[in-house]
Amino acid sequence: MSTSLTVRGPSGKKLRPVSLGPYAKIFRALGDETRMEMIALLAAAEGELCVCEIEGHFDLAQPTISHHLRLLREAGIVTSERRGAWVHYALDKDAVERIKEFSSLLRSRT
Amino acid sequence: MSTSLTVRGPSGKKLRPVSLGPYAKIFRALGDETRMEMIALLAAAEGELCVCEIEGHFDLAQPTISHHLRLLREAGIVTSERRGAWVHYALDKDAVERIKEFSSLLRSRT
DNA sequence: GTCCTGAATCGACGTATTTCGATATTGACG
DNA sequence: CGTCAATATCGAAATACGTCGATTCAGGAC
Repeated sequence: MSTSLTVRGPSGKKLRPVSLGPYAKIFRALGDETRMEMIALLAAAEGELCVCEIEGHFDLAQPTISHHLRLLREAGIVTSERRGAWVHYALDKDAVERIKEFSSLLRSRT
Repeated sequence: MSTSLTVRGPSGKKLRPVSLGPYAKIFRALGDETRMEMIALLAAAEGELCVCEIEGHFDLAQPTISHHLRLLREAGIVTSERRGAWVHYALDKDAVERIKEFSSLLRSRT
């Protein structure tokens, strides 16, 4: 499976094939209600939140919260930074760009 | 869990909260390598493909292909149309818009 | 050093997902 | 009608995922 998509320039010439595979990892991380709400929280915060603040919004055990945050981090959707005893999470701006990039790749050919 | 995100207008006034929950369903469907390649195929085709054409690109059994196409259809990412014995699948343009809309919702606050 | 708090990891359990072979459905063609 | 070809559905097996309690790790206060 190549999971690729040939991109053409304005002239119609073939450029290079773009792999869509890496996007699947991003979208799988987004495809969970809990993680989607974490995204919403971080977006609404317009900045960063520590784990304890995020945890307060869910009826889930602390290890579960930590697990979801790890998946989001490994998918490159959020960043984490330890400051003292607290770890702060924030949306990764590049991830938002990658999602937009994905939709543009699809849209350019429909 | 509300999975929502308050949207503000240019004035900074609160508008209405936007639910991000429905997006999770779309992204879960996209979060699979096989389905992502199906998307790439349909996008590269710049139109529609019948199941048999899609099937030819994978080393998967026909019921498996049918299963993945159903998930994509139920998520609103592709449309299907029966013409005679064949069923043709195509990208749903609205889905591409929804993905772009999602990234815009996040981007507006980072 | 000890204690406490915030967060991550581990191990296990139940559920969901992916995959398949077998079967059923749908439509075209004699 | 019967038959064949293209898809869909069903049922089961293997794997992946979400969740938890218990434990461990990291840092600050004492």
